[in-house]
Amino acid sequence: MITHAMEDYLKTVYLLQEGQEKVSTSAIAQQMEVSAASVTGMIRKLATMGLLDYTSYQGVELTEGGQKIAQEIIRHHRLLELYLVEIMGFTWDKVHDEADKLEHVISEEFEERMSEALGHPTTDPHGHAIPAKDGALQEVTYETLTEVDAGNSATVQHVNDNNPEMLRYLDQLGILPGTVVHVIAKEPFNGPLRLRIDQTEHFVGLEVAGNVFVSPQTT
Amino acid sequence: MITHAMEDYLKTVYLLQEGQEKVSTSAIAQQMEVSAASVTGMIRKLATMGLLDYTSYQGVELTEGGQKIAQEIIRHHRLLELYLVEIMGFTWDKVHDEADKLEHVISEEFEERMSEALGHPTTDPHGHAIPAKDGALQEVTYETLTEVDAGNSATVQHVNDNNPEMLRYLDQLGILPGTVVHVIAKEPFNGPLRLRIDQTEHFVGLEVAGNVFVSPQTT
DNA sequence: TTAAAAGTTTAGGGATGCCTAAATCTAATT
DNA sequence: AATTAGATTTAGGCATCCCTAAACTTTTAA
Repeated sequence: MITHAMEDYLKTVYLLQEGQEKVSTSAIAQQMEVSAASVTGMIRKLATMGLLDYTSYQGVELTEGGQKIAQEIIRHHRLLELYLVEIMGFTWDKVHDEADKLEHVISEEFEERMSEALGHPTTDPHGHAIPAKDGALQEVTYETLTEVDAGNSATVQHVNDNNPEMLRYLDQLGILPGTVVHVIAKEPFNGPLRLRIDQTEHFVGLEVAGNVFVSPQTT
Repeated sequence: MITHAMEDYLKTVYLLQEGQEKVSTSAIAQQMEVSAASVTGMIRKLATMGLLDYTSYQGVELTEGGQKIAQEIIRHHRLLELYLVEIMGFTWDKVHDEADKLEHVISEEFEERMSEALGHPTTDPHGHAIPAKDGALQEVTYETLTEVDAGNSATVQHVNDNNPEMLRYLDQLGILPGTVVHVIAKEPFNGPLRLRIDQTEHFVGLEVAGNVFVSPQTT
């Protein structure tokens, strides 16, 4: 039997795995806010079940089976987020926590009916790709707003979804997936970014900017 | 902390409590398909938490606090059932299991938005009353179809929601909350009931009839 | 190359929620 | 009143999922 906790681990490994192949114990522990010892224990169990490959001290890598489960959960999560916003009228800062609970519990039929109601969407409210049923998730790795040089513009692709307060702040600034942001200047000594968004100027700190992923705007 | 299992126990006690005050360990065990020993263990914990009153060998009775939690869960369950049918297009035989999982997981906001989307309804698809937010659930105890005398008619008030196959059968017969059923005759030796529903005659066994709750039709 | 720092695993333990088997209590029958 | 059947509780155990502290391995840097 696959438990909710196992699903959470697989999801986390899957998302951390993007870009690199091996994921370290401590990276998982940090992401999940759990001790490294707990991670080791769970990893060993998942390895026994054939859901990931694991060599002591070397990190883990999902097997095909493990990936499939992770994709399923991520699909649930992102469909839920969008459903909550579009159909039920939630604000985007509240949907992450709700989806985190529901993702483990909904049936395939629930998933399917959400997808239908939403017209089989491909991105969630924060700009993350929704994996197709049994389809891999190929999320391009975008740069963050902190990496955009002064004087350049960029299009927001996605924002991190796990901090409600930050999401409310971003919403207020108008930083949403699709928004074009112009970086006027970067203050020195890790100072704030000076941005122009929709004719208005804003000063935004690095912590926030580091959670906004963009692609270069070439206009 | 209140766990999902605790919520399930409170819900079960609440529903068994209708009509009588004290609920026995074995009744709970049977209803939940769990050993009586497990029930004792959980009951003691719930009693310590002040959610029910319990005397050894004498059965249990919910406290106000316990009732409140039970009502909340039942409200979740029934709103979910109706939402799944009305908004998401589920058939009524599938919603019980889905709601059983979701009821423990949804937020107050989710509950509220469902209620709004449904126009603050008062009964679920099977005819059960939906408790108001912080309002007690006063379900009248109706008689079952087996108790209706031959020659009389009755209006279906609610049907048991936990057997998908039976629900599909009832749907096929047209036995839904609100339907008027005429009992033409009762075959002897616990034989089937001969019913007229919407101009058509049907023979229905006692097991099914015992799960259909009705009020007398006086026309 | 060796010592310190960082990362990882092992050992031991706690809470939850279930189980079976055995002991105990209550209630019904004779 | 005693026996017995049924209901209930206690005792002991198992799986899950988390923890801290200590031991161990790997990496980094002097």
